[in-house]
Amino acid sequence: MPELPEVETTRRRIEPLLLGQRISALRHDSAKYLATDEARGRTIGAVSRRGKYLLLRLDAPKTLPLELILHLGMTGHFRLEPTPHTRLVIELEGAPALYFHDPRRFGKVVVVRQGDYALFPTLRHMGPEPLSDDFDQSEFVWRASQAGAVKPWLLSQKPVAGLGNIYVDEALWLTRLHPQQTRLNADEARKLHGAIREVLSQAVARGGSSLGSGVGNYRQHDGTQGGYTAEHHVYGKAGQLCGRCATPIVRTVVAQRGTHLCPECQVLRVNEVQSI
DNA sequence: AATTTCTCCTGTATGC
DNA sequence: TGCATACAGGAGAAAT
Repeated sequence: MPELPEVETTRRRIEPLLLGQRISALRHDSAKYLATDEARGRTIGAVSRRGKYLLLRLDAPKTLPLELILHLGMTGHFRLEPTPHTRLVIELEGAPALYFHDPRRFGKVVVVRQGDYALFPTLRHMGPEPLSDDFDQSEFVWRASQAGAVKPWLLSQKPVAGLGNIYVDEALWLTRLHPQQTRLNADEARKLHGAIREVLSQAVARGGSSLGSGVGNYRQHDGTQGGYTAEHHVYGKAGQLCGRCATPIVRTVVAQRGTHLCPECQVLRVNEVQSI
Protein backbone atom coordinates (compact mmCIF):
# COMPACT_ATOMS: atom_id res chain seq x y z
CA MET A 1 0.00 0.00 0.00
CA PRO A 2 1.61 3.21 -0.98
CA GLU A 3 2.56 5.11 2.16
CA LEU A 4 5.07 7.92 2.54
CA PRO A 5 8.16 5.90 1.48
CA GLU A 6 6.45 4.51 -1.62
CA VAL A 7 5.01 7.88 -2.62
CA GLU A 8 8.34 9.64 -2.06
CA THR A 9 10.11 6.97 -4.13
CA THR A 10 7.53 7.47 -6.88
CA ARG A 11 8.02 11.24 -6.70
CA ARG A 12 11.77 10.91 -7.13
CA ARG A 13 11.40 8.54 -10.07
CA ILE A 14 8.80 10.50 -12.03
CA GLU A 15 10.25 13.95 -11.35
CA PRO A 16 12.87 13.72 -14.13
CA LEU A 17 10.18 12.55 -16.56
CA LEU A 18 7.79 15.41 -15.78
CA LEU A 19 9.64 18.49 -14.54
CA GLY A 20 9.63 21.31 -17.08
CA GLN A 21 7.43 19.37 -19.51
CA ARG A 22 4.32 20.86 -21.03
CA ILE A 23 1.07 18.91 -20.78
CA SER A 24 -0.74 18.38 -24.07
CA ALA A 25 -3.65 16.48 -22.47
CA LEU A 26 -4.76 14.56 -19.41
CA ARG A 27 -6.91 11.70 -20.65
CA HIS A 28 -8.98 9.69 -18.19
CA ASP A 29 -12.02 7.46 -18.04
CA SER A 30 -13.46 8.41 -14.68
CA ALA A 31 -15.74 11.14 -13.43
CA LYS A 32 -13.70 11.06 -10.24
CA TYR A 33 -10.85 12.82 -12.03
CA LEU A 34 -11.93 16.46 -11.79
CA ALA A 35 -11.00 19.54 -13.82
CA THR A 36 -8.20 17.77 -15.67
CA ASP A 37 -9.00 19.75 -18.84
CA GLU A 38 -7.59 22.83 -17.14
CA ALA A 39 -4.12 21.30 -17.16
CA ARG A 40 -3.82 21.42 -20.94
CA GLY A 41 -0.95 23.60 -22.14
CA ARG A 42 0.49 24.13 -18.69
CA THR A 43 4.06 23.41 -17.69
CA ILE A 44 4.92 21.16 -14.76
CA GLY A 45 6.89 23.50 -12.52
CA ALA A 46 7.31 21.30 -9.46
CA VAL A 47 6.85 17.64 -8.49
CA SER A 48 6.35 17.53 -4.73
CA ARG A 49 4.74 15.40 -2.05
CA ARG A 50 2.71 15.99 1.09
CA GLY A 51 2.07 12.88 3.19
CA LYS A 52 0.84 10.28 0.72
CA TYR A 53 -0.22 12.84 -1.89
CA LEU A 54 1.73 13.73 -5.03
CA LEU A 55 1.45 17.39 -6.01
CA LEU A 56 2.31 18.73 -9.47
CA ARG A 57 2.46 22.50 -9.81
CA LEU A 58 1.06 23.53 -13.18
CA ASP A 59 2.34 26.87 -14.45
CA ALA A 60 1.12 29.12 -17.22
CA PRO A 61 2.20 32.68 -18.13
CA LYS A 62 0.35 35.51 -16.42
CA THR A 63 -1.98 33.27 -14.40
CA LEU A 64 -1.89 31.81 -10.93
CA PRO A 65 -0.54 28.27 -10.74
CA LEU A 66 -2.84 25.27 -10.64
CA GLU A 67 -2.03 22.08 -8.78
CA LEU A 68 -2.62 18.49 -9.79
CA ILE A 69 -3.33 16.43 -6.68
CA LEU A 70 -2.79 12.71 -7.17
CA HIS A 71 -3.30 9.99 -4.56
CA LEU A 72 -2.09 6.51 -5.44
CA GLY A 73 -4.81 4.86 -3.35
CA MET A 74 -4.19 1.19 -2.72
CA THR A 75 -2.87 -0.04 -6.03
CA GLY A 76 -1.90 3.00 -8.04
CA HIS A 77 1.46 3.33 -9.77
CA PHE A 78 2.87 4.67 -13.01
CA ARG A 79 3.72 2.80 -16.19
CA LEU A 80 5.36 3.76 -19.46
CA GLU A 81 2.80 1.78 -21.47
CA PRO A 82 -1.01 1.59 -21.30
CA THR A 83 -2.62 -1.34 -19.47
CA PRO A 84 -6.21 -2.54 -19.06
CA HIS A 85 -6.14 -0.67 -15.75
CA THR A 86 -4.85 2.67 -17.03
CA ARG A 87 -6.97 5.39 -15.36
CA LEU A 88 -5.11 8.52 -16.44
CA VAL A 89 -2.68 9.35 -19.23
CA ILE A 90 -0.39 12.33 -18.80
CA GLU A 91 0.42 13.32 -22.37
CA LEU A 92 3.42 15.61 -22.80
CA GLU A 93 4.41 17.73 -25.77
CA GLY A 94 8.09 16.87 -25.79
CA ALA A 95 8.34 13.57 -23.93
CA PRO A 96 6.70 10.13 -23.73
CA ALA A 97 3.35 9.88 -21.97
CA LEU A 98 3.07 8.57 -18.41
CA TYR A 99 0.27 6.10 -17.59
CA PHE A 100 -1.39 5.93 -14.16
CA HIS A 101 -2.29 2.28 -13.54
CA ASP A 102 -4.76 1.59 -10.70
CA PRO A 103 -6.61 -1.75 -10.75
CA ARG A 104 -8.74 -1.14 -7.66
CA ARG A 105 -9.61 2.46 -8.56
CA PHE A 106 -8.90 3.81 -5.09
CA GLY A 107 -6.63 6.47 -6.51
CA LYS A 108 -7.74 10.07 -7.01
CA VAL A 109 -6.75 12.85 -9.38
CA VAL A 110 -7.98 16.43 -9.12
CA VAL A 111 -6.74 19.73 -10.59
CA VAL A 112 -7.29 22.69 -8.26
CA ARG A 113 -6.03 26.21 -7.69
CA GLN A 114 -2.69 25.81 -5.95
CA GLY A 115 -3.24 25.12 -2.25
CA ASP A 116 -7.03 24.78 -2.52
CA TYR A 117 -7.56 21.52 -0.66
CA ALA A 118 -11.28 21.89 0.02
CA LEU A 119 -11.94 18.55 -1.65
CA PHE A 120 -9.28 16.80 0.44
CA PRO A 121 -9.92 17.25 4.17
CA THR A 122 -7.12 14.84 5.04
CA LEU A 123 -4.67 17.02 3.15
CA ARG A 124 -6.07 20.19 4.67
CA HIS A 125 -5.69 18.94 8.23
CA MET A 126 -2.48 16.98 7.68
CA GLY A 127 0.14 16.90 10.41
CA PRO A 128 3.84 17.69 9.96
CA GLU A 129 6.14 15.90 7.56
CA PRO A 130 7.84 13.24 9.71
CA LEU A 131 11.28 13.63 8.09
CA SER A 132 11.35 17.42 8.34
CA ASP A 133 12.15 19.76 11.22
CA ASP A 134 8.44 20.54 11.42
CA PHE A 135 7.90 17.22 13.23
CA ASP A 136 8.39 18.73 16.66
CA GLN A 137 9.01 16.22 19.43
CA SER A 138 7.57 18.17 22.33
CA GLU A 139 4.34 18.94 20.49
CA PHE A 140 4.02 15.28 19.50
CA VAL A 141 4.57 14.23 23.13
CA TRP A 142 1.83 16.59 24.30
CA ARG A 143 -0.69 15.51 21.69
CA ALA A 144 0.08 11.82 22.32
CA SER A 145 -0.66 12.29 26.02
CA GLN A 146 -4.22 13.30 25.10
CA ALA A 147 -4.82 10.80 22.32
CA GLY A 148 -7.02 7.72 22.05
CA ALA A 149 -5.81 4.39 20.66
CA VAL A 150 -2.41 5.05 19.13
CA LYS A 151 -2.80 3.13 15.86
CA PRO A 152 -5.98 4.81 14.58
CA TRP A 153 -4.61 8.11 15.88
CA LEU A 154 -1.49 7.76 13.71
CA LEU A 155 -3.50 6.55 10.70
CA SER A 156 -5.61 9.74 10.84
CA GLN A 157 -2.63 11.71 9.39
CA LYS A 158 -3.26 14.44 11.97
CA PRO A 159 -0.36 13.94 14.43
CA VAL A 160 2.08 13.22 11.61
CA ALA A 161 1.79 12.77 7.83
CA GLY A 162 2.36 9.71 5.70
CA LEU A 163 1.96 6.69 7.96
CA GLY A 164 -0.18 3.78 6.78
CA ASN A 165 -0.82 0.27 7.97
CA ILE A 166 2.65 -1.13 7.32
CA TYR A 167 4.75 1.59 8.89
CA VAL A 168 2.44 2.11 11.87
CA ASP A 169 2.79 -1.57 12.78
CA GLU A 170 6.57 -1.40 12.32
CA ALA A 171 6.97 1.80 14.36
CA LEU A 172 4.81 0.45 17.20
CA TRP A 173 6.83 -2.78 17.34
CA LEU A 174 10.05 -0.79 17.49
CA THR A 175 8.61 1.27 20.35
CA ARG A 176 7.12 -1.80 22.10
CA LEU A 177 3.70 -0.16 22.14
CA HIS A 178 0.38 -1.96 21.79
CA PRO A 179 -1.68 -0.57 18.86
CA GLN A 180 -4.60 0.18 21.20
CA GLN A 181 -2.52 1.97 23.82
CA THR A 182 -4.09 5.30 24.76
CA ARG A 183 -2.60 8.43 26.35
CA LEU A 184 1.10 7.73 25.87
CA ASN A 185 3.46 8.88 28.59
CA ALA A 186 6.35 11.18 27.64
CA ASP A 187 8.90 8.38 27.42
CA GLU A 188 6.68 6.30 25.14
CA ALA A 189 5.86 9.26 22.91
CA ARG A 190 9.50 10.32 22.57
CA LYS A 191 10.47 6.79 21.56
CA LEU A 192 7.59 6.61 19.10
CA HIS A 193 8.60 9.94 17.57
CA GLY A 194 12.09 8.57 16.99
CA ALA A 195 10.82 5.21 15.72
CA ILE A 196 8.56 6.87 13.13
CA ARG A 197 11.51 8.83 11.76
CA GLU A 198 13.76 5.77 11.85
CA VAL A 199 11.32 3.44 10.09
CA LEU A 200 10.30 5.95 7.41
CA SER A 201 13.81 7.15 6.63
CA GLN A 202 15.08 3.58 6.30
CA ALA A 203 12.13 2.67 4.08
CA VAL A 204 12.68 5.70 1.84
CA ALA A 205 16.35 4.75 1.55
CA ARG A 206 15.33 1.30 0.31
CA GLY A 207 12.65 2.50 -2.09
CA GLY A 208 9.67 1.49 0.04
CA SER A 209 7.98 -1.90 0.46
CA SER A 210 6.46 -4.18 -2.18
CA LEU A 211 4.01 -6.77 -0.94
CA GLY A 212 2.98 -10.00 -2.60
CA SER A 213 2.80 -10.63 -6.31
CA GLY A 214 -0.82 -9.75 -6.91
CA VAL A 215 -2.87 -6.70 -7.72
CA GLY A 216 -1.56 -4.74 -4.77
CA ASN A 217 2.03 -5.17 -5.76
CA TYR A 218 3.69 -1.80 -5.68
CA ARG A 219 6.38 -0.86 -8.17
CA GLN A 220 7.87 2.03 -10.08
CA HIS A 221 7.21 2.87 -13.72
CA ASP A 222 10.33 0.93 -14.67
CA GLY A 223 9.26 -2.16 -12.68
CA THR A 224 11.56 -1.50 -9.72
CA GLN A 225 10.18 -2.91 -6.46
CA GLY A 226 10.74 -1.71 -2.92
CA GLY A 227 13.54 -3.26 -0.89
CA TYR A 228 12.21 -2.50 2.58
CA THR A 229 9.90 -5.54 2.61
CA ALA A 230 12.88 -7.62 3.74
CA GLU A 231 13.31 -5.33 6.76
CA HIS A 232 9.79 -5.80 8.14
CA HIS A 233 9.70 -7.05 11.72
CA VAL A 234 5.96 -7.64 12.11
CA TYR A 235 3.97 -6.64 9.01
CA GLY A 236 3.04 -9.80 7.11
CA LYS A 237 5.02 -11.87 9.62
CA ALA A 238 2.19 -13.63 11.50
CA GLY A 239 3.45 -16.91 12.97
CA GLN A 240 7.09 -15.97 12.53
CA LEU A 241 9.23 -15.31 15.59
CA CYS A 242 9.75 -11.86 17.06
CA GLY A 243 13.27 -10.64 16.33
CA ARG A 244 13.69 -9.51 19.94
CA CYS A 245 12.09 -12.23 22.07
CA ALA A 246 11.29 -15.11 19.68
CA THR A 247 7.58 -15.08 20.54
CA PRO A 248 5.41 -15.79 17.48
CA ILE A 249 4.05 -12.63 15.85
CA VAL A 250 0.26 -12.33 16.01
CA ARG A 251 -2.16 -10.84 13.48
CA THR A 252 -5.30 -9.21 14.86
CA VAL A 253 -7.71 -6.52 13.70
CA VAL A 254 -7.57 -2.98 15.09
CA ALA A 255 -9.66 -0.18 13.61
CA GLN A 256 -10.76 -2.49 10.76
CA ARG A 257 -7.14 -2.98 9.72
CA GLY A 258 -5.00 -6.07 9.77
CA THR A 259 -2.60 -5.45 12.66
CA HIS A 260 0.63 -7.26 13.42
CA LEU A 261 2.36 -7.27 16.79
CA CYS A 262 4.48 -9.22 19.25
CA PRO A 263 2.20 -10.23 22.16
CA GLU A 264 5.21 -10.41 24.47
CA CYS A 265 6.89 -7.08 23.63
CA GLN A 266 3.77 -5.03 22.99
CA VAL A 267 1.54 -5.26 26.05
CA LEU A 268 -1.40 -2.95 26.62
CA ARG A 269 -0.65 -0.78 29.66
CA VAL A 270 -3.56 0.22 31.85
CA ASN A 271 -3.65 3.97 32.35
CA GLU A 272 -3.52 5.27 35.90
CA VAL A 273 -6.95 6.29 37.05
CA GLN A 274 -7.12 9.89 38.15
CA SER A 275 -8.37 10.08 41.72
CA ILE A 276 -11.03 12.65 42.46
C1' DA B 1 -16.67 16.72 19.04
C1' DA B 2 -14.51 12.62 18.89
C1' DT B 3 -14.63 7.97 17.81
C1' DT B 4 -16.41 4.03 15.23
C1' DT B 5 -18.46 1.94 11.25
C1' DC B 6 -19.45 1.69 6.48
C1' DT B 7 -18.31 2.29 1.52
C1' DC B 8 -15.69 2.26 -2.49
C1' DC B 9 -13.12 -1.33 -5.86
C1' DT B 10 -11.31 -5.75 -8.08
C1' DG B 11 -7.64 -9.47 -8.41
C1' DT B 12 -6.31 -13.19 -5.65
C1' DA B 13 -6.80 -16.82 -2.26
C1' DT B 14 -9.66 -19.93 0.08
C1' DG B 15 -13.52 -23.19 0.65
C1' DC B 16 -16.97 -26.40 -0.63
C1' DT C 1 -12.91 -28.27 -11.86
C1' DG C 2 -15.84 -24.51 -10.99
C1' DC C 3 -18.32 -21.35 -8.63
C1' DA C 4 -19.08 -18.45 -4.51
C1' DT C 5 -17.29 -16.00 -0.91
C1' DA C 6 -13.75 -13.54 1.91
C1' DC C 7 -10.02 -10.50 1.95
C1' DA C 8 -6.70 -6.56 1.23
C1' DG C 9 -6.91 -1.07 3.00
C1' DG C 10 -6.66 4.81 2.40
C1' DA C 11 -9.73 8.16 2.95
C1' DG C 12 -14.06 10.24 3.29
C1' DA C 13 -18.74 10.02 4.61
C1' DA C 14 -22.06 8.45 7.72
C1' DA C 15 -23.38 6.90 12.05
C1' DT C 16 -23.00 6.77 17.00
